[in-house]
Amino acid sequence: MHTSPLTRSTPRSEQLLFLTDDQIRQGIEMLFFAYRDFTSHPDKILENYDYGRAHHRVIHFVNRKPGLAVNELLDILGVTKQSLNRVLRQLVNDGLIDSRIGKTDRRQRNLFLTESGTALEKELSDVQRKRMRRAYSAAGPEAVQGFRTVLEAMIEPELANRMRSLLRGEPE
Amino acid sequence: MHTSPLTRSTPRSEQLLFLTDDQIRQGIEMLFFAYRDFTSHPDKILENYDYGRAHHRVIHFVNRKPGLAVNELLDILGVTKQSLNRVLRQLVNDGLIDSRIGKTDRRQRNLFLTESGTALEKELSDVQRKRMRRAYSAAGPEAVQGFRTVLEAMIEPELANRMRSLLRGEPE
DNA sequence: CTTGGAAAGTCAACAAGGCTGACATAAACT
DNA sequence: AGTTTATGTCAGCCTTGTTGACTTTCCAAG
Repeated sequence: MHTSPLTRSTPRSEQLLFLTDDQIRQGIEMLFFAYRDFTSHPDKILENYDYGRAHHRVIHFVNRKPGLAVNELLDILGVTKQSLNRVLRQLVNDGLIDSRIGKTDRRQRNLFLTESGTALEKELSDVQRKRMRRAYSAAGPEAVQGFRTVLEAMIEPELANRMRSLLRGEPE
Repeated sequence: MHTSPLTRSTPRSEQLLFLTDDQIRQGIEMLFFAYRDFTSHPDKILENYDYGRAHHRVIHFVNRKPGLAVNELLDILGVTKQSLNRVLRQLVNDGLIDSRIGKTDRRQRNLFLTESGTALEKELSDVQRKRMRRAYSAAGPEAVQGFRTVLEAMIEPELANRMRSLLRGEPE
């Protein structure tokens, strides 16, 4: 973990090359293109089911933490309950998600993927993992470590912590 | 450059740790959160002008290559001309973008930022660069190199080349 | 010089997925 | 008993994407 490259004795210009406006701008653009490209394949699959990216996100996080409460999911996704409810209702009606009344708090609904929900999740995550794995193995372990380090630094620490605690452990 | 660690004779789990499903999944999620977090600040600024992310993208790429033709912009953004035309018309009407008839081919429109367009571009890119620079300098040069390597590997080579040639040189 | 087709603009209609506001219900908490 | 919380739902709005159809402009080939 780099603490302060600015204090090193190496020539200033060389050391800060990665922080020039041009380098930064390239990073921003690459992030834009990579993100768009990365989501395009799942988007195409979802069309066959008449679903969109919003459904994908719900399916992903319900699979990620089975038994997730609606409130937690709202917090993770950062959308309104009305917006979430629309896609969630479809997924429940279509039998991809099972919404069970909470055992301890009966106001809550705990969300689980059904068998067909799990199947779609697998179909979607397979293509994304395949693609990410291809990029990872082309780039190599050190690059992947750097990739993760920069992404981590890009996320607001407060947000990152909240997400971590929401997605941590205790399934069911 | 890693070629194919899967074909190596070392079934060493350590070597492939960065390619486990769990590692991949973490990368996917971090990309999601980082991208969303990264775009949230410009989005808030744009609200003050009653613009959205679509306007931001247009402003960005017109600034990136002044004199860009509408067709080129369509190719970069990957949306329909009707969709682009809506936001483009607003920006032209509001005097942020100057649409000049092409000198060599008078069917084409070459797009330029006006003074106020440049001002908004600066306002938007300042916050993004600031944020990206913060992440970059916290992560360090090696991490940044890795970040860029992975992103590069994530983008379809064909797409990457097309974008490169569209955005290259010859301004005006 | 005419005509085919490319580039651009526009109108209409629609869909996904955001948003707000208002309201209902059940359960938990105090 | 009364308040708060978790969830669901209805209605309506906005942005930004889509398709289809049509026009105008204008380059370039026959």
